[in-house]
Amino acid sequence: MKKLRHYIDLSDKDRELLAELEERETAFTARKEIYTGGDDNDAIYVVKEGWLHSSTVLIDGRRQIVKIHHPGDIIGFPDIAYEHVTTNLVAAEDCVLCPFQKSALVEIFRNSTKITSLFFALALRDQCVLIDNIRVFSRMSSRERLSWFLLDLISRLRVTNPDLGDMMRLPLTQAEIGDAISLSNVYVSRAFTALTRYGFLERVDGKVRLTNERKMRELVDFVDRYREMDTSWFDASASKVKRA
Amino acid sequence: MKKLRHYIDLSDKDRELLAELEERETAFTARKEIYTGGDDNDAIYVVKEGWLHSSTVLIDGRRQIVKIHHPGDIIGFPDIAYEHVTTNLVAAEDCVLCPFQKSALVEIFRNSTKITSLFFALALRDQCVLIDNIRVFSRMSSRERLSWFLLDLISRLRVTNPDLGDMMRLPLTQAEIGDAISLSNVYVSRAFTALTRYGFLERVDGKVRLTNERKMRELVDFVDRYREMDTSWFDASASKVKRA
DNA sequence: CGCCTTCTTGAATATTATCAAAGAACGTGG
DNA sequence: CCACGTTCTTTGATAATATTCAAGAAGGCG
Repeated sequence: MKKLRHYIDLSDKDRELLAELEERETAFTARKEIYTGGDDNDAIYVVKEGWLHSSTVLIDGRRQIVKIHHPGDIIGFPDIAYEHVTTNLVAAEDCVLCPFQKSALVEIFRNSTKITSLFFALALRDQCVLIDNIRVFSRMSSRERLSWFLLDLISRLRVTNPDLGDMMRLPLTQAEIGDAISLSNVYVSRAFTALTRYGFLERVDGKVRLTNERKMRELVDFVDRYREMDTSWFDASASKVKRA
Repeated sequence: MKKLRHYIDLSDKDRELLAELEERETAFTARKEIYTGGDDNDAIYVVKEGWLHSSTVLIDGRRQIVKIHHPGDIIGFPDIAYEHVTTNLVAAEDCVLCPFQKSALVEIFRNSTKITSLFFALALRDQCVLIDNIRVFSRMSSRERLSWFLLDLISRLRVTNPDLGDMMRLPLTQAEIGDAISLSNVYVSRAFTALTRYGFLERVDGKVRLTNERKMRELVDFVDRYREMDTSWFDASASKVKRA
């Protein structure tokens, strides 16, 4: 998995372990509901192709999208702590997933303290990201929310694709974006036209180009949580555990 | 630590390890800023006495409180993944903390897979809690936000104090509560009077009594993430790691 | 070509923020 | 123990922001 190698070196054995997770493949068509909140959660997924999103539903029927998943992401981590899944998983477009059992994860925990530590670190990083999201999606204006959302997406894509540039595919409807950044679809549209008018972005057939990323980052005081992490502490931990 | 024993049994050795974390003690007076975003993060804290909160600051100077810390909580977990702390820690009242080094955590990771797994599970649980918070604080009405906030607090307090009943101390100003649930202090006040009028709560000198918790839970579709967790998977993991 | 979904734009409405001021509670020092 | 200053809470009025409803435009797909 390219995504993990971005953060640490992996031994051959580690790679073997991870490769096992990607043995099986299942394809899903766009809009397909893969699981629903309350289902038993025995499966975790690695994304091979396509975008998906996890969401929860409010009492009044509105939907809150919690995370957009890209190729290379692992889906279902937070749910490990509970018996039932807490979210709905939907394919935003046609996609391919590699499902594996919770128990396969245990296998990894048993055999590689390095990967365990990395998974731990990723869980902590995701906490920071969620904290950012609370700040952004409950306090900032519509234009700021959309800016953060786009910056967040492109930063994540750059982890696996450093040469991405200023343009990315955006296979999401405005209603979906709204569900992700806590806005109505109508206001997402207005935010898009506003940011376009400011000269911050351009839209060309399903793609978005950030034409003034620097200004956009300033606008929302953007922090990239994906590019770098402090891995020193668990390197130490890992090596020490190996000795023990 | 009572809080951890709620979830799993701890061996004598595990207890020793955890006791080491609580060796040193430092007292802080109310309103004291213990650390500020951007500081080097070498210290993690266990709360011995008093309430505190971690917050981030928006560009316009407003504050977003990310988490309220109670006795028994560990402060600073999400920041482990980064070199600098990402939040501000402030004492909401006079309190006593037990600081320890990141490296002491490594010591634990080395010596107890059980505690490691539990910490991992707690990190995943906190992710679920943060996801709940996004849903609540960015989508729900002021009264619903306040309801959720109070239910969340009392549920957490019950983990260490099962006989708590329907009443709890609330050593926070309305401005602080507002910063936590993304409302202005004025609107927190209005939400309080509204919930009082509905017969959901009473306030008596710094304490809150939830007079109709059942209805309050229904109102917001409350999910208690603290009472139970699925620990079976890492029990298995722990025992397997020990054999390895 | 026509249907369906998505996007855009306008108008009316709702919710919350902000500003302002008064009342209550609290702590401190005399 | 009281007076005073400070902080916190409450209430009212106004302003800002986003929602909802509705209708028309633009694409995509059969």
